[in-house]
Amino acid sequence: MADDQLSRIFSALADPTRRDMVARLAVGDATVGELADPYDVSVQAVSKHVKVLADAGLVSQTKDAQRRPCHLEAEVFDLMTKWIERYRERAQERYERLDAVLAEMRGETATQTDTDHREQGAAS
Amino acid sequence: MADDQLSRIFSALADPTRRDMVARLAVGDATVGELADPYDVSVQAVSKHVKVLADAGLVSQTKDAQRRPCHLEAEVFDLMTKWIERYRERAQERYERLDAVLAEMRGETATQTDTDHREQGAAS
DNA sequence: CTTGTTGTCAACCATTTGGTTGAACACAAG
DNA sequence: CTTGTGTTCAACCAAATGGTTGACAACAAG
Repeated sequence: MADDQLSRIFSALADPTRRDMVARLAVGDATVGELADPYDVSVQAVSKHVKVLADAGLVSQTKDAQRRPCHLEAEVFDLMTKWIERYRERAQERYERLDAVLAEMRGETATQTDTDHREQGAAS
Repeated sequence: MADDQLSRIFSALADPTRRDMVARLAVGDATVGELADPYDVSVQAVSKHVKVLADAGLVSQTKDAQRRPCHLEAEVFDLMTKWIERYRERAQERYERLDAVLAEMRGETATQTDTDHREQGAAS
């Protein structure tokens, strides 16, 4: 379903347990067992969660004997942040310009306002 | 599965089509039909996508005759950004401090380094 | 009132997801 | 070599997801 990395990242963080694990890893690296500790789910389930986070590039695993310490890859967060900022800002500036546009139009072509406005926004 | 808003937001944006629709809405409001236009899926499917975005609080719908113009709610993005920044920063500062910690330890108690470090991080 | 447009609801289907248990693999310790 | 620990793999299951089609509600226009 989610083939691109951005989708994998958002999808990975859509799960509260995985967000929780990210929060834990932000404080310090932890093995799969350590990550599983606070939850009442099986270690296998946690291992799966880690795999999802790793596939998204949010977490990397190293080898330490049998253990697989998990490390949070902070840089990947920037991918998300960039995407979010991009559209948040655009929506915001559009919203701010809406006042001016509406002042000019004064409620004419109510339905069309949206599409008209889209072209206005695209001109920025 | 995703009962809290943060989960709903991430889950909503995990779908490329929905992210696409957000990008479209960032440029300007659009009706469900207008949103459906560029895709080869049914209008019903798009209607469902809009519902998901609306449930996440990312989009609001108003009434205009039969039409349901969709508006992007930019403020909700801040919820995500805050969550992301929180852990990205924490991971980053931890990473930077790692150098100092490792310099002190010089590779002793290799396995324990992670857990030790977690307590270090928690002290901040 | 009838027709066409716009959108949602309902039922259904295939696939994915998050969980389980049991087996197996890798490695440290005895 | 045998045992115990940490992790992953495989098979399975219930629930959610994204899509479909068909029906219907709401409204504009004829």
